[in-house]
Amino acid sequence: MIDAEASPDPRSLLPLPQAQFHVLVALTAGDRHGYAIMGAVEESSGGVVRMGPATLYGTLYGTLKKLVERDLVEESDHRPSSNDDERRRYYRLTGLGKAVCQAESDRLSTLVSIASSNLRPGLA
Amino acid sequence: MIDAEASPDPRSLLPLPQAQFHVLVALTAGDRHGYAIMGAVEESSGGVVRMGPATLYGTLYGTLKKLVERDLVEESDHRPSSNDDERRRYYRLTGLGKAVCQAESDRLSTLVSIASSNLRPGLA
DNA sequence: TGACGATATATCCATAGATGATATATTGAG
DNA sequence: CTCAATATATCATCTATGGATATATCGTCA
Repeated sequence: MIDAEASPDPRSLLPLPQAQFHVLVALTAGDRHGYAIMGAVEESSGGVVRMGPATLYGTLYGTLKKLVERDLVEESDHRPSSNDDERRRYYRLTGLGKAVCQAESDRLSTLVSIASSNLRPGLA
Repeated sequence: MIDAEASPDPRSLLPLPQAQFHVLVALTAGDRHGYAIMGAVEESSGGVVRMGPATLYGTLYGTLKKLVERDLVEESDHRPSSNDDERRRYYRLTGLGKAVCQAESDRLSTLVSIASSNLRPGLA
C-alpha cells in the first residue's frame, strides 16, 4: 500500500513539552478553537494547569503555532454552526498528531506505573 | 497528632518539569547516586529520554540541586557497601518528595486516561 | 445606541528549564 | 601505566513557560 504521509516515527518526536501534550489531549475530544482549548486543559488537569485570563495565553498561541509547524495539528475551516463567532480559529489533530499523542501517553503511562508500584510496595 | 513536617500541599508544586519527575520516579526504586539515576531514567523511558554521555549531564545536576532546594530530595550518607566509590553522592526521596511524585503521577494518569479513551472510541 | 464584561486572538519580555559541550578527577581493567 | 568507563560539575545556548499587555468583536442590557 502507498503511504500517503511519509510520517516520521512518532517516538522520535518525544518527549513532548507539557503544554504541547496538554493541547493535543484537549484536541482528542474533537476540534476546538484556542479559547476553548484553554478551558479544556484547565478541566483535564483538575485545575492544576490553569490559565485564568493571563496565564497560558502566552503559551497557548505559540504552542499552537509549533504544533502546526510539527504537523501534529492543522487548522480546520469546520464551523459547528453557521452563526459561529468568526474570530475563532479551529484546530484538529493530524494523523501524526494522534500517533504522537498516543506514543506520549504510552511513555507517561509506563512512568506512572513504575512510580505507583514502587510507591505502594503493598500491592502486587 | 503533631505534624512533624508542616509540608505544603503537594498539588501546589505541580506540574513538575519533566526532568524533575523523571528523577523522582527513578528514586522511588531506592536511593541512587547521580550517574545511576541517568541509567535508570533512560531505562524507565524506554530509551526515549536518553542521556548517553553528554545529554542529561547538563540537566541532571541542576535538577538534583533544585529538587533538594524544594525539599523533594535529600542527600543521604548511606553506602551500600564499604568499598563503594567515594565520589558517589546518594540521593533519597523525602516524604514530601514521595507525595509530590504520587500527585504528579495521578495528574498524568488522568491525562493519559482522557487521551486513551478519546483516541480509542471503540472501547467503553 | 452605547457602555461594558466576556470572548477571542496575538505579541512581548523576563524567567525557568533543557540541551550539548566541556572540564576535572578517580576507578578498574589490561 | 595507560585508557576507557565512571562520576560529578559548570557553562553557554536554546527552548519553554508565565504573566503582562494590546486589540478587537460579541452579547447583553439599560
